[in-house]
Amino acid sequence: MAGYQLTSFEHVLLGLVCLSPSSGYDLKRMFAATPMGVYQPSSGALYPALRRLEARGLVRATGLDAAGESARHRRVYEPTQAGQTAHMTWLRTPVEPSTVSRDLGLHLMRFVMMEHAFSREAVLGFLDDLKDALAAFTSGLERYAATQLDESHPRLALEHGLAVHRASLQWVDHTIATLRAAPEHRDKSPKVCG
Amino acid sequence: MAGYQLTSFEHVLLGLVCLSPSSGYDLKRMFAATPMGVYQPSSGALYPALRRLEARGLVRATGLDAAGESARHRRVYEPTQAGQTAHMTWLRTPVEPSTVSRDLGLHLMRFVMMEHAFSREAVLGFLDDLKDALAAFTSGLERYAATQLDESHPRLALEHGLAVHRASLQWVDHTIATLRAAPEHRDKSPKVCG
DNA sequence: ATCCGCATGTAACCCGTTACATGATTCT
DNA sequence: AGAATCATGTAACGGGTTACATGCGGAT
Repeated sequence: MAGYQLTSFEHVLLGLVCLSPSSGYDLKRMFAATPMGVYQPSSGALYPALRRLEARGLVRATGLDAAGESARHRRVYEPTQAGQTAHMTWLRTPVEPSTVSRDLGLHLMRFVMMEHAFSREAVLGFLDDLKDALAAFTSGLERYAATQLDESHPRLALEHGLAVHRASLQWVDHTIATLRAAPEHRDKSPKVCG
Repeated sequence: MAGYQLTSFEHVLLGLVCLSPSSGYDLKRMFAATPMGVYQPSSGALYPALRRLEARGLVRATGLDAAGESARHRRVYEPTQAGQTAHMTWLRTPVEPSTVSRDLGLHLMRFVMMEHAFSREAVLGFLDDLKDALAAFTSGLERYAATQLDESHPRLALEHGLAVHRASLQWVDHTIATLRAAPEHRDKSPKVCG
């Protein structure tokens, strides 16, 4: 049933299907429309990935779309119980400090998907972990930069890394403050549960 | 001789070999040491890639390392004429606005490698193009953000994209100013030429 | 009747990861 | 001598890209 662990792409697809049942084409349009979707999955990546999720029993294809209308030759996927569990487990994956820079886009995706699946406290906990990891990475860069005192291009490129990670850190701080000020989300996991 | 066009990874390796002749193991340590090297190429990626560059006639393996010392079972690569030409062509590749966000790391790499290969004016021209592309991407994000007025997680994630791209833009501005103030680089392409 | 967009899929090819294998050199 | 490091390599496996194929549906 469970081949092995899912790829990041599969986790994202599973998460999107958990947010709202979708066909492959729906997902394709979603990636195309959102500016987040700098990444444009090809048919050869998307459809086989959905089939793999189906083969592992994490999603199931129905003949109906989200509005309940029959869609004969559309495969509308919805999560199974196992799929929702796997999704929640993925959302709860701790932030790995050593790879936080590489995985930042993934963490942002997870943050988006936490909105209707986590309590505000859980989201704030995640953001705290993310902040710590980013702070550690950034101070590592700063320590390294301190050994490179010249004005060479490598040094300047290093400054770019510092600048964007500091911006990420500020975003985390700002977002934590925003969420603390906001009221608890009212509709608690209508579709996604664990 | 020329299979087809090189991958980004191959271009980076070629560029590093152009900066100074290196063995596969040298390159591996370089990726491990520099904090840029969030990416850690595996042996199964690195050595075959160098062999491909060699098969295409872009690099050549000598039995001597950079210091001229014999190194029996080290394969120290140096660029061929064709390799240096290919490298310079890569450095001169225009910045593609539509993929500037995805390719930002690559552009930074190119910027680093331009130091000893380009005149200051050429580097400034590259940075101007990069700035325009980043500005276009950022204002595209801003336009999209204007249609998302709520305080949902997708909106907040969008703010992250805005924050980091604005930071990149500021870096470009600052770097342009720094280079304009600095004197022209004295040692003009001692190793890399076109 | 035809053309275009919807919707899913497949096959060749390439490349990266993981994990293992293999010698040579240096250190203790 | 034995261990760790240097240094290069290979094989299995998985998955993404490109490009092509296919069928249905609505529009002119």
